[in-house]
Amino acid sequence: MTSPPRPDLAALLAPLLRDLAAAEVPILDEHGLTMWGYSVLVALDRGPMRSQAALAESINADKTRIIPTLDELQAQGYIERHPDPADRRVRLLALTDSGRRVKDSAQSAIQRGEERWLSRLPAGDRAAFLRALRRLAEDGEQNT
Amino acid sequence: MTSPPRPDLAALLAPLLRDLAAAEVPILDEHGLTMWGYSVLVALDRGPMRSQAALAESINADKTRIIPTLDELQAQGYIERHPDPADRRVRLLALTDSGRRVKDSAQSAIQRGEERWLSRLPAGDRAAFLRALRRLAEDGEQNT
DNA sequence: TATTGTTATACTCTATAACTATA
DNA sequence: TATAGTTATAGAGTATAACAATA
Repeated sequence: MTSPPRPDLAALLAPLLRDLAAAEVPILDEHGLTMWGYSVLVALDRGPMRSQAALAESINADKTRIIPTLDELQAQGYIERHPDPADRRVRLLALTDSGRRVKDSAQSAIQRGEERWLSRLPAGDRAAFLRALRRLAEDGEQNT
Repeated sequence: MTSPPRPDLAALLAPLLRDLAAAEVPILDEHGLTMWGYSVLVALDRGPMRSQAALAESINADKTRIIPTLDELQAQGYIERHPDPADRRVRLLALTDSGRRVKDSAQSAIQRGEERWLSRLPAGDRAAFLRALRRLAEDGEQNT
């Protein structure tokens, strides 16, 4: 009896994440956003940030690779980027009203799709699934 | 009230998958396997396959990018790769006993780590989480 | 002519390292 | 000199396209 009782978790999760990400692409396209751009808007929606490096770290990105994203979001009028008067090396980052609107719109559409996706689960399992995801995600943050 | 009731599912899943994959790396290293190599062994453990293209598709890989992986696994003695006598364009792929042993060993170590990871969940949520993952993964296959 | 596997090429994404400006 | 941000370069990973063998 060499066959495993269950598949590896990573093997289960990878296609799910791939499908979820693929479902987001057309929605983000409609809103004129890239995946990194959307990630930035969601992060800034939790509150303004005091440096680009901190923002990059919060979304698991390299600080150099979000720069073109920030340039674009700023040109679109979705974020503000000002040198900190107290230390002009640092950029203060914040969402604009327009940025919050486009983020809310995209996120609503994305989560509507996710709700359909989750609706395949029985109600009890669905709640437990979300609870488990949040719990495991919390623990992950502590390791970092 | 613009703030969402929950984070996006993809944003929850991505770091979890990243952590799970990172935890596999040292285990696979100890076994002299790459992530693609391990994926191939797991796929072939479900049964032999009649072509490399079919194998690639079953693990969401490009048919060209598993070729170096197959070369290496064959050199390690973990798989057999024979032209099909009925159509010599096609390669018949199968696990060797040695390949099954190394796959079982790596998989046991990986799943032991996953069990620890899952142990942070209450027993009920844990069972529901696994049930939900399997269910969602099944549905995903149908779309393809 | 069509298909499997293979090789070669090009492209995308990401990280590393060098540079500018502030401190 | 040290740090935030930026730009330029290089590297890894992947896909696309051309090729060889077989049908």
